[in-house]
Amino acid sequence: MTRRIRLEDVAAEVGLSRASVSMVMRGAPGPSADTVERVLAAADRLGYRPDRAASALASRRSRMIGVVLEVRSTFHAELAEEMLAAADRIGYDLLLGPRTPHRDEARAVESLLDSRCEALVLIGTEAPVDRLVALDRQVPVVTVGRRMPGAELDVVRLDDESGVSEMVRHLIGLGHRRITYVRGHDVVIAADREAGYRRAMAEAGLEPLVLAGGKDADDGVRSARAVLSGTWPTAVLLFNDQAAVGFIAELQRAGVDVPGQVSVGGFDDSPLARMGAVALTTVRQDVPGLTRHTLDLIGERLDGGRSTRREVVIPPEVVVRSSTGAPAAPREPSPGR
Amino acid sequence: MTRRIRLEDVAAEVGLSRASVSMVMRGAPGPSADTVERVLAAADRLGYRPDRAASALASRRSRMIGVVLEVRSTFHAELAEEMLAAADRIGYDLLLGPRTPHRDEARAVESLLDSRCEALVLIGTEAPVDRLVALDRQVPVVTVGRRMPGAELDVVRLDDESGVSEMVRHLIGLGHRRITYVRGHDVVIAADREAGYRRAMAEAGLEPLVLAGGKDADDGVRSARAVLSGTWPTAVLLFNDQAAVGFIAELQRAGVDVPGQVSVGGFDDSPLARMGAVALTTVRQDVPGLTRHTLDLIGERLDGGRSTRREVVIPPEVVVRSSTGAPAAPREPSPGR
DNA sequence: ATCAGCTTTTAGAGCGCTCTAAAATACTCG
DNA sequence: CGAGTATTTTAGAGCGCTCTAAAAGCTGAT
Repeated sequence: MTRRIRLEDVAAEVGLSRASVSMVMRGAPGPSADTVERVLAAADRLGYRPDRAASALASRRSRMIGVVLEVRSTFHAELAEEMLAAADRIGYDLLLGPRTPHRDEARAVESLLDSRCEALVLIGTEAPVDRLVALDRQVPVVTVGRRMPGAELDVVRLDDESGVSEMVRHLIGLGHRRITYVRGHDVVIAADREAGYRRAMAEAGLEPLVLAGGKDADDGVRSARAVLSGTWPTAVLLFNDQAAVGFIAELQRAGVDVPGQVSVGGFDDSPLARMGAVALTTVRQDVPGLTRHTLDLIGERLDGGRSTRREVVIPPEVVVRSSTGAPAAPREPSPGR
Repeated sequence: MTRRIRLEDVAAEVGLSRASVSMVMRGAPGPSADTVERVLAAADRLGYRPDRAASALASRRSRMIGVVLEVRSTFHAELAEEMLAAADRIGYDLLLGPRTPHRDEARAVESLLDSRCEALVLIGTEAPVDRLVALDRQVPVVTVGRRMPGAELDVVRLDDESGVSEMVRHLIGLGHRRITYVRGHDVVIAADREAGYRRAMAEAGLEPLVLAGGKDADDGVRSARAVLSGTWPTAVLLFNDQAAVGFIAELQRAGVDVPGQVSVGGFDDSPLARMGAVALTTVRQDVPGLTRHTLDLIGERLDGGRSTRREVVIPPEVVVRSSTGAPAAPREPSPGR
């Protein structure tokens, strides 16, 4: 194992000072075209790669953005992938800080901060708002996916409420009247989605029926059992795709046809939504949009000098696939008023 | 935004030198019990957190292990989560280097190397063997999941061949005779799994039938169409769970009962396997086992001075769920010889 | 007291880079 | 040709930490 090539080695190779090579390597203005060419050639020849730790230390900038995510979630993973490319475009690198059952959000944030990330993106954070506000005083924070009621924080999120409302209207349009909503545990997002459901039901003069649920496939399975044991609704909306997939699976095991007997809707448009035998009707989260806005917000804070906080709300889009259809019971012809 | 607390600030607070504080912070022997206590208290009071970049630079050790993974894969994500905890236990931190369609493995590796990772874990690498051997000369490399024929490399993998063999025997035991295998693109793993299939079929005196396939759900869908358009086998084994899930979905859409008319087997035991209406019979990859061995290998190289290369092969385990059953056509009673 | 043999603390020289201020060089024009 | 200006290059002082070698404090035995 040979010693690493340093700036100094490149400098010696081309017969210039370390300073000149440094400028060339980071594209700083100054060096002449000829110098740039020679240095780049030499660096390439020697296989030189700058030491990030040293660079970060000297420049007091890490050019890294930390992203806290639940690495198990395909939706989070998708966002992270997209952000990776987007960050690259504005000259930053991403550092992933996975949140797991054995490593809570605070740990993840701490680790990213220890690595001197210049900004933090929190995907689907579960931390209390005041903690986030405090964190934002240390380093620019953008929270993705969750509304932050009344907090001075940068937020990029989907309009969850409208998404569910639109989904309810889609079902009503198909002729459904008995539509059940199965909520998630999460305080804020779950509340927003439920509110969207209640609003749309109220607007249509229908009776809302909300069940407790969760965000995992197992929760969906349990919800299915609960629904089957009572009076069947003709359509069920679930907090997210995971839950919806579990729900549908349990329904099918019980011999219930989807969407023939019960229509089912999800939320997120995760890859899961497309994989089952009945493709899930769901609400798409606009991943490229979320990503772009998130990195724009960071760019503005880091390099643009913005000091106020902003909230970007992205319109949702219902994606109709095969898990929803007209209800089994024929719809009464609506009497002309 | 206030200046960060440095080692020096803590030193000033307790009236000691930077050196002493440094030793206390990294648990080096030397400082007296009293000193340790006072320093820790002061560090805590001031909210001091060591700067990793500076520490890495000075000590020439980053204490970081880079992990290259496909962040979209739930299996990779699961492994990464597990490794996070395991790395923590041996005093290292993990740096994730996601491989995406827009960011190939070489890029990911380069980025991890720029961050001065001391070792690299490559999950499901697709890089050519000689490239890996070259990389291993720079930094200890452990490849996870793929056999490296004839290469001097640390490898931790499942015995893919036996896994598929066992699965085939499971199907034969159920009475299946016409069993099709749908292979993946990947050169090595696909070859191993296919070999396992062929071996088991040959041992049972059955005619092998192999189809080209792939590793994604879409590939599974295409395979299903291909299988349905020919003479139906009574059982189909697919390269992995993703493909198997797509395969089953397409079968169900075509009104084919699983496992009533066709039994289906997967590989990996990804969370996906449990989510569908028919839970997938699959081959489990022992994630804690893979993780433990991977980090053991790294530990031995980094802190134990091992210089030879090792291969750890983990025995697979067939997990029988509901996607496999006895074939529809009654089995002919096997004539006593 | 003095000294050997501990334990505990510290000075100070880096680690590989960045960046400012100043030096060196090149160019323009009267 | 030399002053003046614009362009390139460089010296050198850090960034916040680590780590070695040496200094300083302690013991207890002489």
